Amino acid sequence: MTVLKHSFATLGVREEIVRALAEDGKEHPFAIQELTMPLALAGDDLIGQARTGMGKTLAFGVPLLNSITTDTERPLTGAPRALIVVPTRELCLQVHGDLSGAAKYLRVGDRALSVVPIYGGRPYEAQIEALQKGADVVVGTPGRLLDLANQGHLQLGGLSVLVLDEADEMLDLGFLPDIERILRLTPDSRQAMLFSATMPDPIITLARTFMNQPTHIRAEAPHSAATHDTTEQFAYRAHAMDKVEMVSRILQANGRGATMIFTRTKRTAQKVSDELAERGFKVGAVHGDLGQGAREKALKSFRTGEIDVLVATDVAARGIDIDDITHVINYQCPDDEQAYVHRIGRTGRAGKTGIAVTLVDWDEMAKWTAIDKALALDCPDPAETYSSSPHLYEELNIPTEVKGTVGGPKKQAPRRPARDEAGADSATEKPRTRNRQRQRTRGAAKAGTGHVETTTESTGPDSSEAQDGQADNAGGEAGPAGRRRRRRPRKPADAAPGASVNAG
DNA sequence: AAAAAAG
Repeated sequence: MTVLKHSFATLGVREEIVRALAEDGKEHPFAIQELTMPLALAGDDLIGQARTGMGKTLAFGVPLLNSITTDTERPLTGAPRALIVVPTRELCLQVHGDLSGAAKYLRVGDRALSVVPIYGGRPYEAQIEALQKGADVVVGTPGRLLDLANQGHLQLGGLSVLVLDEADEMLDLGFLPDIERILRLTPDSRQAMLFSATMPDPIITLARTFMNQPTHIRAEAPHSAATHDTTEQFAYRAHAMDKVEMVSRILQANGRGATMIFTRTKRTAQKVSDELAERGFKVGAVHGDLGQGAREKALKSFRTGEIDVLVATDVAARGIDIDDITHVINYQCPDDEQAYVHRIGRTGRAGKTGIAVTLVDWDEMAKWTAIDKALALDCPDPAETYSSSPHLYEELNIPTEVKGTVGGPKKQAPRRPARDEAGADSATEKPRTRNRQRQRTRGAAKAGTGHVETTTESTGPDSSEAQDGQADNAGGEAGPAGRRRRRRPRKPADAAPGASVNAG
C-alpha cells in the first residue's frame, strides 16, 4: 500500500484555510477529504461516503469555503451562498463550530466571512439578526430553516452550494418532505453534496433524482465493513430489568473513559440517566423531551469531561464528535443497521479504538438478528442463552479499558469467565463476545494520523474487486453495506483476559 | 413504533 502524504495546500486549498486547519492540528487530509477535494472544487455534484469519525465535515466544509471565497465572478454579498442541512440541533452547532474554525481567517472585504447556525428550540431574534447582518454560510435544521425562509428572513435563491449532512437520514421519510421544500427554494444550478457513513441503495436512487450526475465517492472499498476494525463489538443477551445493573458494572470498572448509552425512547433515556445518577455516576441526558438549554448543557458537560456518562436517544447517534469516548452501550437495540453503525460510531473515531456493547432482551432479538445479519457481524445468537439466567451480569466480562490507539499496545480480547472454562456454568451463559476484525493496523490507523492511502481503510477478502477509494459514476453496484460475510476465526475459549467488571 | 424537526 502506497502512502500518499498530501497536504491541504497541495490540494489547492487557500492559505487562510490551510493556516486555520494547521492551527487546529489538521495538517493532512483524511481519505474522504482528499478524494472529495478536486471534484468538489470543480463544482461537481457528489455523494461522499466514509466511515464514522473519518472527517466528512471538512470533506465538504473546506472545498465549500474555498469555492465561495474564490469565485471572482460571484463575490460574496452577505446573502447565503452555501447551506448545510443537518438532522439535529446539536449537530448543527458542531458543524457550525467546525466550519467557523476553518473559516476564521477568511475575509469578505472588510468583514469576516460569516457562518450562521439556524436551528429550533432557541429564540428567533438572534438568528434573524445574524441573517440580516450577512450570512455567507448557513448551517441549519430543516424546521427552523423553512420557518425563517417562509418569514422572508432567509433567502436561498442565491445558493451556490447545498450540502445534506447525514444525507440518508435527511432523505428518510421523517425528513423528506422538509428537504423537498428546501430544495424547491434553491436554484437549479447549485452544487449538491451529500454525505453520510451509510447510504442505502434506495436513498442513492432517490438522491440522483435531484442531483446533477453525481459522483459517488467512497473512502473505502464498496464492500468494506461499515464499522471500524478498531471498535470491538459485543452483544449480550439481557433481561430488561437487569440492564441498569449491567450498565453500572461496566461503568464502575470503566476508569476515566467516557461512555455513551443509547436508548430507543426518550422516557427510557431519562429513566436510565436518573437511575445512574442515583447510583452516583456523573451522568447527563440528551433527548427530545428536554429543553434545548438542558440538551446543550448535558452535551457540553460531556465534552468537557464534567460528566463521563451520557444517556441519549438517537438524537445523538449521528455526527456528534467527542474525543475519547471509549465505550458505547446500546441499552436498547437500535432499530436498524444504519442506526447501529452511527451509534457505535461515536467511539473508535479517527483511528482510535473503542468498545461497543449491545444489550439485547427478548423483545429485541429479532431486531438484533437482522442487524447482525445485515452487517455480517457474525455474533453468536444471544437467544441461545436467553432464558437461562437472570443474572448474566455476574459473568459480564467486557473490556473496560481501551488499550490505546492503533499502533499502540495490542488490544486484548475479553476473557470468558473462569467458570465457563471450568465448564461448570457452560450451559448457562457465555458472554456474547465478538471480536471483530482483529487485523487492525491498516488504513484506519494511517488515516487517523492524517495520512491517506491509495487503498484506504479496510481491505478484506473482496477488496480487490473494487478500486479502493476510487470515485465511480456508475452507481448501483454498491450493494448494501455488508451482505457478504467476512468470517474470521473466532477463538472465544482462549481469548485473553480483559479487565474484569466484577473483579472475577 | 420511535425519534427527529417549528411552536
